[in-house]
Amino acid sequence: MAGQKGVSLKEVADKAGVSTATVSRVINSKTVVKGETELRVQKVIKQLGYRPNRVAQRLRTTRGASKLIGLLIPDIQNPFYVDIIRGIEQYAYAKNFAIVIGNFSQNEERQKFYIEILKSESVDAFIVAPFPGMNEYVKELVEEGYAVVCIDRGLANMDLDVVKVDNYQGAFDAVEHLINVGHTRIAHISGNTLIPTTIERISGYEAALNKYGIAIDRDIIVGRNSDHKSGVELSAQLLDMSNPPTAIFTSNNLLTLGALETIHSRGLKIPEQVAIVGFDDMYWAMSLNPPLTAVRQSGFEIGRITIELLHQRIADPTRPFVSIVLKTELIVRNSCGFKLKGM
Amino acid sequence: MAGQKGVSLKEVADKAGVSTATVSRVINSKTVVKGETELRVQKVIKQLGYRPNRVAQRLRTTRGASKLIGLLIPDIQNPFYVDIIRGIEQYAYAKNFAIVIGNFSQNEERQKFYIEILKSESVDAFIVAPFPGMNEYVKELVEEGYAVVCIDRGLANMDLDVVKVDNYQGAFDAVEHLINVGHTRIAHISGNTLIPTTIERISGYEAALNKYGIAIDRDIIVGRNSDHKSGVELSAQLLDMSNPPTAIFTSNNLLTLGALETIHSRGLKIPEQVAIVGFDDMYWAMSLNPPLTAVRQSGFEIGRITIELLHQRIADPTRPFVSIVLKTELIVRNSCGFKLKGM
DNA sequence: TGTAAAAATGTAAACGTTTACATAAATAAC
DNA sequence: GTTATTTATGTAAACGTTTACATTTTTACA
Repeated sequence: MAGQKGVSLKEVADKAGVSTATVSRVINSKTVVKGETELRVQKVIKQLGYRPNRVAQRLRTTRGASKLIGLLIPDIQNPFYVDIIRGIEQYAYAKNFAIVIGNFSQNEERQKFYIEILKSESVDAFIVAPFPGMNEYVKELVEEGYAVVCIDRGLANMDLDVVKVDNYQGAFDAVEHLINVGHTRIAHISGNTLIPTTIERISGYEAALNKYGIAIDRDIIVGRNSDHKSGVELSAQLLDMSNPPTAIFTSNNLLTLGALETIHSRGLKIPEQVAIVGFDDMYWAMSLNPPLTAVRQSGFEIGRITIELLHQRIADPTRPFVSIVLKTELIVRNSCGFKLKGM
Repeated sequence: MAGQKGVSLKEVADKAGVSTATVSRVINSKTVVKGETELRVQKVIKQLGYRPNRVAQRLRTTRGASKLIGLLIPDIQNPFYVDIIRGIEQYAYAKNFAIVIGNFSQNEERQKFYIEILKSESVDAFIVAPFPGMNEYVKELVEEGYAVVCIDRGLANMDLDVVKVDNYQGAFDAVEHLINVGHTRIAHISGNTLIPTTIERISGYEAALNKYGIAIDRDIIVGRNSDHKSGVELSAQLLDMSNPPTAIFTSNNLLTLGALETIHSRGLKIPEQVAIVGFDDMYWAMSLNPPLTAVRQSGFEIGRITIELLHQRIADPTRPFVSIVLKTELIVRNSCGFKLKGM
């Protein structure tokens, strides 16, 4: 049986002896209604347990007030994105926005598919961590008048609101730490090099080596995708070298976990035989053995700021674009070893 | 500027020289339209890039065809639920359902809040892993005619479609493994005891001890919430005992990670000084040191079956309720030690 | 008290679909 | 070649809101 529908605005209006327009005004409180009337309507609303039908609201309302946001996430298995989701969610619901999440699993086709779905759901806005091949699509969204904020990475050759972290500096700090602790042969397992984030991290890595006069060896900069499997395989490749690195800097958490798997399966001691520092901290990084040294970026904070920006843009679509770059923090634990004073 | 709206059904109808009803029929293909007409309309649809507005569809359509599902997740930080989400998503989108996720962070108030939001979004159906205090609410949903499927746990005293795993057997297997490997003093860190899942796992734990004639010591069965912090603190409490356990069975992945943090911070060797086996496998459990022995339950599979069930119920709301119980699998790695043959 | 201005409320169209019902066109039966 | 059926299409109402505009009520001021 189809369930009974909820109470409608009309029913409230009838019971309160006013027109639907008045009830609507009470709810949205944009126009003033007389105190007495308002009270009466409010009472009926309570009494009947009326809740506006968001679907009808969205249908009627012009874009910018539909209270629905589309969120395109590259990989929900990655705890970093989960943090972002949490941050977005926390503040979005507080502002009465609902969120539709599309997790496209790093798949270009699915990403496009979701955009279409979300459009036809009449979202006001898109939050997207764009994947290679998305430039045109995202551009289209902006042109069509959607509010769009990019997270985690910007888009080459496109002006947009972006919230991300200082990948260059984060990578730099990590590698500098390895150097300070005595390493000179430091490998880098990077991600998909079509993603700006990846490129920035490579730059940071190279800059740190340069600063300390360590030659860059392209043989120990390896990269493919930003997933667990790549981490497993690329670390194996590095450790198989005749002249293997003594330390590895991994470009994200999934790569780190993959590398750890390989290192442990070979019975290598961390940090004695191989040190590791990864981009992305995880709330259980301390539960690893040894506790992982990592570059922390706050997904939660990224989420929070994103919603803020979105809010602003919906209110004023002509506001100039901004790019917010958050600082990262190096969390030193025990996976890199340490240098004794004076050594 | 508000962006241009999409192409409407009416525009298609005009261009094709037919009525909106006909176009609607072509799209939904419930009634037959003449081949010739259909072709013409299809052509215009392609040409104009028409996509139905799901909001309008949902407003007009009676429940059961709104193509929107509400998903209430207790804790998106828990990788197990992420797997469930992935499973649900994969099959849902294939059937043209969109998903709205509400992550209520184990908070009763927020759970209720989300239910209200989702109702006013006119979802067809709810998928919910109910939290204590939800019985009445979920019951209400069913009575109101929503299709509802519970995941991960059922609801006391309520007939419903449920998809879960055999928690009793999973726990039993884990503890039996510890016993087989030589442990007799086995502690259990359990979760929120208001949740059926937790209770079932405790039963399994006790049954295994009973089978081998090991006395149950209530002092080493501890439980509070199903989160990381509880894992950290409760394991500390256990290890502080004058007569600490030699093995710990943890009731879920967050508790496991918390316990690992404590164990490592005290420099205890696993499994020599303390063994651990946890409910919930994680794709990076192998990256832990030592690789974790764990009870695997397939969230992905749970998600898949859930959608299947939901689909069935929407199609036939009178179908009798079913309870699907999936098997778990003990993944033996290195966190429990092993017994030599003949010992 | 009467009139003008301001404030409060009502009326009805619109958003983009689906669908019951009515009508028109095609086919079948005679 | 009518008439009865069947098949294809059109018409218009409905879903639950918001909002421009019209109307009514109240207040202000003389």
